[in-house]
This record gives sequence, C-alpha cells and structure tokens, in this order.
Amino acid sequence: MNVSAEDQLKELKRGTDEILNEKDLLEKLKKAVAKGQPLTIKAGFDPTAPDLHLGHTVVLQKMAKFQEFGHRCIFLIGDFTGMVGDPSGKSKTRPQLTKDDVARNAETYKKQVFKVLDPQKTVVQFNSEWLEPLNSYEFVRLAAKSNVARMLERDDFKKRYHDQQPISIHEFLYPLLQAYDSVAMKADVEMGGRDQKFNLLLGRELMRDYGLEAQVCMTMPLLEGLDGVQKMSKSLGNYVGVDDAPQDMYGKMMSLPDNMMRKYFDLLSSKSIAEIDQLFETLKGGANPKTVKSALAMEIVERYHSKSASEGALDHFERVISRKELPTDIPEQTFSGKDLANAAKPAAGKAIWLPALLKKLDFCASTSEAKRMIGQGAVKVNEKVVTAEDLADEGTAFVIQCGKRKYAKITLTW
RNA sequence: GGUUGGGUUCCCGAGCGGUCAAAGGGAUCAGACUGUAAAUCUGACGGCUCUGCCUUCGAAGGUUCGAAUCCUUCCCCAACCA
Repeated sequence: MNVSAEDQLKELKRGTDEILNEKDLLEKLKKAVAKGQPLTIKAGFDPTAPDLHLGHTVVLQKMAKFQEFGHRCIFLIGDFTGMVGDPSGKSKTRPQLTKDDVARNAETYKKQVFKVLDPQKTVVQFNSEWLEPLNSYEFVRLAAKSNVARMLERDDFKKRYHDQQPISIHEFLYPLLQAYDSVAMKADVEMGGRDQKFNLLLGRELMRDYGLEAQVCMTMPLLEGLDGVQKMSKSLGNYVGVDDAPQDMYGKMMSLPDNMMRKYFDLLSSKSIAEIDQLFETLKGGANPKTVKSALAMEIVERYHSKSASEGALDHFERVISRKELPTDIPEQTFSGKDLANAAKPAAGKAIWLPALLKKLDFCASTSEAKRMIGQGAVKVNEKVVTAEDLADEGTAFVIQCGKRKYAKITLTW
C-alpha cells in the first residue's frame, strides 16, 4: 500500500457511474494508508448465471484495481439470496433456485472470476454463512428496519406497483438481505452495476442502523452489448463470454459498432487513460478504426486466453474474414458417398447430393435450409460457389464451406 | 369465487370459414458493399430428395365439401370485481 489515497482515488474513479460518496471514500482510503490496513471491498453475485461475460467483468476489473492497491476483496456469492431471487431490473418475479442449482453455479462462477481477480488476494464467501442462522426473531427485526414506502422508491418496484404487476413479499426482503450482508461483512465499499444502486444504498443505511461505519457505494455503468443498444446479456445474445474461444472472442469484439469503442475501452481496457486518449487521437489523423478496435480485441483475448491465442485469433480473422481465404485449421470429416447420393434422381457415377451433406455436417438445420443456402450462393466447394445441388466432379476429397464461418474438409468413401 | 379479454410459427403481433405455411415488425441467416461479423441495400426465414406432399395457429373432440377462424369440454394467462 504505497500509493497515496489521492492517487488511488483517481484511478478508482475512472469509468465509475457514481460513488456515494466520494468524500467518504477518500477518508477511508486515507485511513487505510495511514494505518496500513486494507479496506474491505464487497461485491455480490447471484449464482444464477454461471456464464460470465464482459458486462460482469466491468465490476470485477474495478475490484482488481482495489486489489492492486492492496485492499481486501470479498467475492460474495449470494447463495442464500439466490434462492430468494433478486428482482433487480426484472419486470417479473424470478424463479427460485434450489440449493443444488446454486452450489453448481457457484463453482463455475468461481472458476471464471479468477480470470480477472487475483485468487491469492480474493476471499470468496457465501452469504448463507450468516443469513441461514438468522432466526425468525432477528429476521423480523431486520425487516422492521425498512418500510414499504422506501421499497417502493426503487424504480422497478415502483413501476411494477404502478402497473399493478405482482410483487412478492420476499422480493422486498431481497434488498434488505443484501444490505445485511454488508453489516455482517463490515464492508467499507460495495461495488455493483448501476442497477444495484438502491440495494447498495440500503446497505449504507442499514450499517448506520447497526452502529457501523457506513459503506461507500460504487456503481459501474452497465455495459451495452455488441448491438450497442441493449445491456449486455446472455439471453439477448449480444455478449462476449469470458469462456468464449479466442477466435470467437476476437470476432465478436470486432463486430462492435465504432461508436461504442470508447466506452468499451474505458470500461474494459487496462491501458491508462492517457494511452487510450493517444490511441483515439490517431483516429483523427485518419487511422483506420479497425486497428484501434483490434487493439482492444487483442487485449481482451490475451487477458482471458494468452498472447499467442490473441495472435492466432488476429491471424485467423485477417485471413478468413478480411481476405476471405480458407482458415488454416479446417476440421476434417469422412462420409460414405453412397449415403449422400441423390436417391430420387440418381446421377450417373459418383455424385452426391449437397443438401444431405450440409445437413449431416450440421451446417444447416434442414435440407430445406440447405437448398436455400445453395440458392443464395452461400455454399462453396473448393472455394467456388456452387449453384447445383448435385456434386459429381470434385472427386473424393474437397473443402466445403457454408456462409462465412462454417468450413469442413470432406473425404468421401465409396 | 365471479365477470371480461386472451393463448398464432424464435419473440412481438395481424388474421377471425376457402385465395393461410398464415400480414407487419424484431431477432436470425445468406448475398452485395466495406476497415469489421458495424452501417446500408437485397434476399431467405415449418418440414420433406419439393412445380407436389406432410405437419403447425393452447389441448381434445365436433360442425362443414373445407377451420387458425364456428361450436363443446378442458388446461393456462391477464385485467376487473369480490
């Protein structure tokens, strides 16, 4: 802990949505530096989504920043609250998870989280540790700390109430339980996405109620997905998962709309602000935005895979997408030519029926779709577009491709 | 418990006896273009060895030459009343 409180604050502030409040944070940092005692940083995760994507890492990276400065980060897995079901940002009541679901999800979660956080410096805790032993008496006492009007201040509750959508009682309890986590952990800072603001603030209040020093709430902006419009989420399919393969990860990053580049850099890159500014400065001089975007894509792939993986992904992208050449690693498959013959209109000699092949390869969901693909010029054999459904004169080995991303090296046996 | 309105292809949503594999939009996929898997434009978008056939409009029955459309029962959802 040899960085001054002021300098820490400066770095920590970067990209944040809100800090409530900054003065308190500075005080805490100063105290930490003076006493050589790290702050306790809390971030809670519902173990409902075992697949982490870049949206989640925004908060994690900020935690990693705290770790860098020597603070103590607690990755809190809301196993107990996960069973309750967080209503944040949801217009509907969430399904409740079973204990088994939660345990299974938590494991996957941990594995992925340590790609960003330093495992040595991270404490993983489960909130069932203190929430489960709460007895009814204590529980009701906790519930008495807030009130319905306060709960209805929360945007999504307000909206649902106004729209006369049901709100279950247990959903009111959720923020309270999350707030109680902060009490139990004596958190100094709680991190979360923008949508967590209400819950974080409740923690701040509740800590005061319990006679503790109130936590600082730090929210991060929600990262829009690759469509540049909606929040990144798995269900919308606009996400980059931390477990995605290098090539996919790179390709997905490159599909990002240009106007989102700066935000992605600010929230995801570990480059300094000065470096990023410099990079964007080159654009004004007429540099190709592609190179800037590629720099970020490379950084991301390298973080979640390796340097060589990022180079491989770049190479693959340039080769296959930019120059439309064949990739270097085409999967090989062998089929019996007889199985692929056109049964209805048998052609002379060794001919196969392409729709059957495309379906067998899983390139198309049905032969109908395969026929459409051929009709649209999406299918190539040995890099030449084919328009006929029957294939006779390519011999027993050829490369087939469907669209831009599906390739196979075929060997036929007769 | 009662009343009313609903359940349509991945999603939203039109259709309300034949011309319906079902408008329109979104998502998706393909082609062109491009620095990109962006934007834009064009096209496809139930299945089937396919000028035809088969399966789909909550479920099961029924009326009819013919039903997503009408009737009956059932299941589910929403709003209102209690």
